[in-house]
Amino acid sequence: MERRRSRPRIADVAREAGVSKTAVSFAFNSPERLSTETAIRIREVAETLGYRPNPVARMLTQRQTMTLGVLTPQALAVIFSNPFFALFSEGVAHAAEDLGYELHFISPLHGSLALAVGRSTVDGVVAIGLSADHPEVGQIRGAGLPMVLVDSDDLPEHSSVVVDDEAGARAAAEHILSLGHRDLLVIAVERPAAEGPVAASGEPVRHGVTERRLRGYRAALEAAGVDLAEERIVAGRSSIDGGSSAFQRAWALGLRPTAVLAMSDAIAIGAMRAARELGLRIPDDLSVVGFDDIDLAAHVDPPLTTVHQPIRQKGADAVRLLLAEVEQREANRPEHIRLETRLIVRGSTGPVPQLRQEVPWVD
Amino acid sequence: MERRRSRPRIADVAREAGVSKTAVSFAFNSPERLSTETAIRIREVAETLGYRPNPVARMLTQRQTMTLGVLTPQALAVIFSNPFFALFSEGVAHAAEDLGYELHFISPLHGSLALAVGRSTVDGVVAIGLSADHPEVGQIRGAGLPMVLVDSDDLPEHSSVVVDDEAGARAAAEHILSLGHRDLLVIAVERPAAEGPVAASGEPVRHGVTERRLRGYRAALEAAGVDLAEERIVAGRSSIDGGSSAFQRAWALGLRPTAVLAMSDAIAIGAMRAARELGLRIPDDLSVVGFDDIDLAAHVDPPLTTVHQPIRQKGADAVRLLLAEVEQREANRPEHIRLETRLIVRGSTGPVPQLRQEVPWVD
DNA sequence: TACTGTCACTAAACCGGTTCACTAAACCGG
DNA sequence: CCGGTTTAGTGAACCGGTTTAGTGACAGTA
Repeated sequence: MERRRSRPRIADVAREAGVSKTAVSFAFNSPERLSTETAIRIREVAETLGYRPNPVARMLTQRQTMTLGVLTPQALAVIFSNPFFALFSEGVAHAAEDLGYELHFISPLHGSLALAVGRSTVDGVVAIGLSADHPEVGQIRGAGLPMVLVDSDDLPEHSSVVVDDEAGARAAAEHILSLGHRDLLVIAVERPAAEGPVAASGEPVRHGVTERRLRGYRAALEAAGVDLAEERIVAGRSSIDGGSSAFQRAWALGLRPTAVLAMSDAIAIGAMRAARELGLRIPDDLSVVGFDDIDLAAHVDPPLTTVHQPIRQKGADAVRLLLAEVEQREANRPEHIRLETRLIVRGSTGPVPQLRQEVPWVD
Repeated sequence: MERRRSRPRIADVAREAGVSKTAVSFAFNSPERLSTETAIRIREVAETLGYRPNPVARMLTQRQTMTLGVLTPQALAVIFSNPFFALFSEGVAHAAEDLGYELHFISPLHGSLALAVGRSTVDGVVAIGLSADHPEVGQIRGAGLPMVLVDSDDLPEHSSVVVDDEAGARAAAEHILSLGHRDLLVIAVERPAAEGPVAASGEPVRHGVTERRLRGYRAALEAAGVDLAEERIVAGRSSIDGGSSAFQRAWALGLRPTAVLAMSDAIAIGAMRAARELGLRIPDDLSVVGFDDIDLAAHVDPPLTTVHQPIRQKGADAVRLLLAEVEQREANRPEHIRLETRLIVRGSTGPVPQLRQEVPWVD
């Protein structure tokens, strides 16, 4: 029943060593201000007492936490099952570790992202996948916290990192068109209903990334004179299951595309699975193009044709920009980075089946 | 060049509203101690000033951070690329979120886990994959921080969660034996050289999980009278590439097993890939059994036969035990949970090729 | 009228460190 | 031996909140 022995404080060490609190603080943070013997003696006393400076108290006085926040609109549990996010985190983690910063994942607490933001103790925030009009973006800006936006729309006050989604999507669509496909199905990434603005129609408003990729698909299709009917665009959660059920839904609606443009690799892989279960061979009966180029993409059967984007680098660049802002007092001009994408052709795409239309090849 | 407007403090709100700091504090934390009008007025003033209570200061006075630490001996970047860890984190995150706790991943800072632990501000720690003799375990215990060990050896003072690795491994080996295989290759999970004790031989000492699974394999083999030579045990990093190169190495050494017992699914999938590149068909020429049953296991071709362990639940249970300790003052007895495993037979295992030996089937 | 109790609110101490302003002693050149 | 500089260290203020222990005003009772 003994009370948990509270850990020793700086005052305990000072008393035991017969010096002032200041001296103890010096012994740890600027030993050159003390004689060598005193510094060593204090350290020894601290050691035997098992003293560790309380990091919270230190944060308070220094007014910095040496911690960076990663802000995501989805629950952590969702996040970790998303390979795209894992790669992004890898990039963020690598850069943060190099620079001596800890990482804190901020995700909705009791369903409220605002609550989590208010409670978090970070020097700056990398926000991924939040649209610029997200209310928390305003909250953070109001708190005066440095922030870098990733995969969002550019906001003049904040640094940002994006990839050229539109060009990547265009390349994917052009590839498919060059193989003769005209009957297409687009599977978009759906934003969970819980977050973000909802249009008057009740449909969730498509967010930046989805919108940009769709523009890219459309640009290529229009240039080729191919029409993309709105009912040929379906949406699903960005997971294997999400892609699988989206394809099944489209099939049930009577759609019989010869090619699928998926907005993420997870969706593409799910679509391939569903297609196979429906008896389709890939790429003989159906071509599938993904987006992201996660590690898994090269390892599925057949290997997935997809649009590569430098996900790790996106994370690393975001941290770099964030720290530029965090570490200097002067207001420095926000920087906007746009990274390139490129199409990787693997085995999941092939010529349109049966009646090979003689069209001029674009690629 | 204007200095960043420092965010308002509680004193600013108090002055503006013409009340004491205490009243402002009450308005946020125990409004029932104030008259309704005063509380509302203070909140309004706070709102217009954009005041948010500083969470660091609050942590200091309350002496709790509402944050749980996840301690891993590997760099964050490594962690996030490991599907096993992703699942575990999912379980941890889910439970932590439910209970209103934030999550903080503690991994080596500048190569030092001790430094990271000293700097981290958490109410308790879930340590995964640390052997009980790891020096940081002692450090944390010394700091009086509640801790739960996962996949470690049981320590009487701390709660712990493990799975029955030995029984799972035994089931895997028995399955392989029942198919007639006698020429086996075991691919173990290697612990990075940087961490943990190293035996006098220079070989890293195998840690708990590896050791337990090996015992399970051996138990089954011995019961069947099959000898497992030491050179038929190789090790690799727990990743697809690690498994792939481990199998290639074994092959280069002249080993021609008919079955592989892999200690993780990632390794198993890598081994399958390497085997296929060497011209082997699975399961016709080579049977492969994994361990863990990550989501991917069911989706590779052929689907992987593996030992299922409840990874998410392991994370959730660890958090539950940790919070029992964190939230009550009384010293409560540490609890030790052992979760069950079970063999999932899919398509990556089949009868031994060519000369089907007539052996009594165990399964 | 005096006593008691409740209500609404406050001053000061405290959490555990860092840092600013200052001092006593030692050192140093002339 | 004197004035000035260094060295080694100290006390108090401070970071931004929470909490303890009261205080004054007012209402209700005897």
